[in-house]
Amino acid sequence: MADPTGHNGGESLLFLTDEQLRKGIEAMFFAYRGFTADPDRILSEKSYGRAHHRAVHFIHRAPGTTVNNLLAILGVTKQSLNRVLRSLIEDGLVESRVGKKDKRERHLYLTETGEALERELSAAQRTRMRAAYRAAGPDAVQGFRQVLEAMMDSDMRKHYLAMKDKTV
Amino acid sequence: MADPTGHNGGESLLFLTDEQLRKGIEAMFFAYRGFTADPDRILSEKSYGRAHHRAVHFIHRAPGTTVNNLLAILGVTKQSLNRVLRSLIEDGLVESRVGKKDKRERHLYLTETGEALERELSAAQRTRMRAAYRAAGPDAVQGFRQVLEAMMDSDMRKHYLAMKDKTV
DNA sequence: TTGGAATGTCAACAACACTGACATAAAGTG
DNA sequence: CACTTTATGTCAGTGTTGTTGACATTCCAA
Repeated sequence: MADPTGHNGGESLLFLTDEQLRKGIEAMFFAYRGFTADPDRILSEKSYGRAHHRAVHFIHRAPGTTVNNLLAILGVTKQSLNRVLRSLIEDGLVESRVGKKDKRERHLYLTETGEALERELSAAQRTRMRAAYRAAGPDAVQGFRQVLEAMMDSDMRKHYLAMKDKTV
Repeated sequence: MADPTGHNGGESLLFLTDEQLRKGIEAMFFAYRGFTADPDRILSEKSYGRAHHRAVHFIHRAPGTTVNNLLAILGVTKQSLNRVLRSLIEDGLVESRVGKKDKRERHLYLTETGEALERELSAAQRTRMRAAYRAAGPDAVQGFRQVLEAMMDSDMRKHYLAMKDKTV
């Protein structure tokens, strides 16, 4: 029994055994592997990695974002991000424009080539996500998103919500 | 519109826009960061990494598992796993016993020290998972698990289901 | 006895993260 | 204007985790 005291934290409907929680942990582990498998295959052919994918994804989502903003979203050091951005810029997938108001800032945009890669990666990942959603059913989708959102650190949740459902 | 053909794959209740799917992708990204944050902090103090955590976790879940079985679950090369196991064995967290039937096989067990680390890591992760479950509510939990399970590669799903809810 | 499976080890390498230090340019502040 | 801070970039070094390839040992099984 997970909670020998018999208390359940005030949520009277939830009895969470350690075993159930561990299964959730393992589900996250195995699912994340599947989640990254398709993009990883595409990226390895182009000698890119997950770090490139993340940069391309968020530049696509927030065109014109600054380096600092991207740094906050990705949660890595500037040296780490810079290595990735340099190769993407050299290869003509990302364009870096000096800011108009503040000339210290660099605003990042995907080129047409960059957008093409983003579509390819995103299409693979969306296909899997769509299949998972359909297999699980409509009610499951909302629960999935709710639990994931609650699992985030609050800083990350801000970034997540900030770009939430722009087109809806 | 996500699907200009108007088809929806036979699940008449699901209209999945690209935007909704992308939000799901981002939710996975941000949530996984939160999911690993607590163990990562504990591990870095002990100069271990996620690879050690994974090994410890699955040895705890399946005591006596062979190296080959662990290899299949973790999906890494034996050289990579061996490096991790060697340090865990040297540090007295894992015990490797020669198989009785097949003496080529090594059966892996956590020592009391190993179990203690597992409890510490697992407790941190379960606390976050429990909080997320409670914040999202009981209905959400089932949906969460269903979507994650559907997102796995079939090989991984086998491993996942094989150790499913042993105590339930 | 020979073949193959399971395991372990060595070497080399790459991706991706980190720290620390330093440089440059531009903006803000006194 | 002098000074500080901010944003960015770069160089060097290090660590973890993953990869390939090669090779040795042990041992089951045909």
